[in-house]
Amino acid sequence: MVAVANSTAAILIQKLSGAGGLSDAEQDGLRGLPVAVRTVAARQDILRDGDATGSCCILLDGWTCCYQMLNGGRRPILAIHVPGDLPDLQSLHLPEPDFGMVALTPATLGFVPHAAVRRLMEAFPNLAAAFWREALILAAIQRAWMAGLSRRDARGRLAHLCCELYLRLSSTGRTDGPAMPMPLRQHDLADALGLTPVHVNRTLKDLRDAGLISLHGRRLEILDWLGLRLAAEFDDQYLHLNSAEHAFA
Amino acid sequence: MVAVANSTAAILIQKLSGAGGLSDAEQDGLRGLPVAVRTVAARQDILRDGDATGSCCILLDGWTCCYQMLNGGRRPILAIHVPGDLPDLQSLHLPEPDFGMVALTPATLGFVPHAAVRRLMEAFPNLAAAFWREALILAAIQRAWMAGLSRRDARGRLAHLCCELYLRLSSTGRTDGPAMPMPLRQHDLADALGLTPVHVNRTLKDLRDAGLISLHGRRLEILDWLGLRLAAEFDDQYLHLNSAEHAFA
DNA sequence: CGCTGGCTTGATAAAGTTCAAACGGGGTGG
DNA sequence: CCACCCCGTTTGAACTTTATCAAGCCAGCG
Repeated sequence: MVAVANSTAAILIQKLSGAGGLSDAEQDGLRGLPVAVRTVAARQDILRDGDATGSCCILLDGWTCCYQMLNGGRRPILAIHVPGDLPDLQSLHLPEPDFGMVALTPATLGFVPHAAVRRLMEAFPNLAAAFWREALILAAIQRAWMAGLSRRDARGRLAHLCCELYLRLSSTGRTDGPAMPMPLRQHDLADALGLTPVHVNRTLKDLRDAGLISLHGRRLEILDWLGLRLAAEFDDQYLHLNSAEHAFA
Repeated sequence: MVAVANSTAAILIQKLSGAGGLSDAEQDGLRGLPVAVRTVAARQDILRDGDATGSCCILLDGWTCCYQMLNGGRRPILAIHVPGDLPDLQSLHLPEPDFGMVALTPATLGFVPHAAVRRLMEAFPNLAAAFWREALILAAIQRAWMAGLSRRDARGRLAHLCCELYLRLSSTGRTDGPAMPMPLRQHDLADALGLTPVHVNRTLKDLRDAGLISLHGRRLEILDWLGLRLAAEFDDQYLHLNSAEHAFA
């Protein structure tokens, strides 16, 4: 366990800098956090439902997701995380997680002990607010998913997820023009969208045939942003992105 | 706007007392909060999507819910709140709500200015943690709903909601043995469960015929707790209730 | 070159939706 | 006090979306 490495600190500082930015002291506080960096292979569990860890993590590289296991092998995916996300801030105050977390790609995570985070938050109310803000944005994303699961059809859900992931990824500079990596297999998409893999396949074909996206070899390209937004009834406000800078803005 | 009235303080203190309880200073801090109490009629909007309020609220009496409006009159319900809940802590750090909030029954709410809450949280880290905890429990409830919307059928979703609401209400002492008030109309249930009202009706009949519940005149009685839990695959851990005391425990 | 994991397609079934109509009960006005 | 009305509930029948089951395909890799 070493003090946050340069790159890690940079990611954390970028993530937590809101409109006002962070003071030097706050940035130093973040740089001083003890962190254990861990690399996991794709499909490997990071956190299992029920085991308390004593630290919370920041996703430094790769994608992860949270899921819940139900009887019969059903495995709803509750959240997808991209680099910079803080997926389990909740462990700070609810030590027993009600979900599991698994890597969707090879991933690198930084684990910071709860005690250190708590100290930091008490010393810097502004940082505490920034952490809150991150947690609340993830909750807002959850709400958007709920609304989709509840009241959108397969097409709308899939289109919405594409829009969301594109913008979230774009804000970390990991898109490539209108294209982005798409590590989720159709089976994962199905678990995230509340559909069957077969139906995801058909719905993807539907969006492809409509000229909205193309998806080949783990690469998703958005061919018609406006059309996709329309199909998704997508409004990016809930993501609370600092910069609305992306290829279509 | 007056200092928190006795009953309001009591509700807040009860809600925020975790395992360790609260110190006298912390309790006094809560009692000193300025609060504007407001009563709203059933079906009346409390918060409209997009309007910032500058204060966050505690539900003192009655039921409310949060929803999102989509095109075509679709109105997914994202959360149901019962007395004692703090439905919009998120407004502290994300001033523009991404949802609306409406009363399901005549309801009484206390509104506390953000500034006062922030001061309190900075002065008492223990209270800050308690507020966090509440917000995180509501997020856990959201996750449970998501899992249901994603991977449970109508019967499982409805049964799960009954279990959840019964326990949440029970923890506030508002159940009556195996029975509880059930102010949601079938139309509301449909919006909460991602179904049509017609199908909710049929699913209710299904649970009734199975001898699990009875529902008449806004009163829900649980006839077979074990059977209902089984139908719902219900595990109450995610609710993080202090006391597991209820009629069936 | 043959396996394996994931993708694609087809046929059939089930769960849930839609449309439509009737029912019921509590509250109001005549 | 009765009749009516309104809102929510209940039921029926036809229809759509999505699930299920099953087989074939394709590409990367040992």
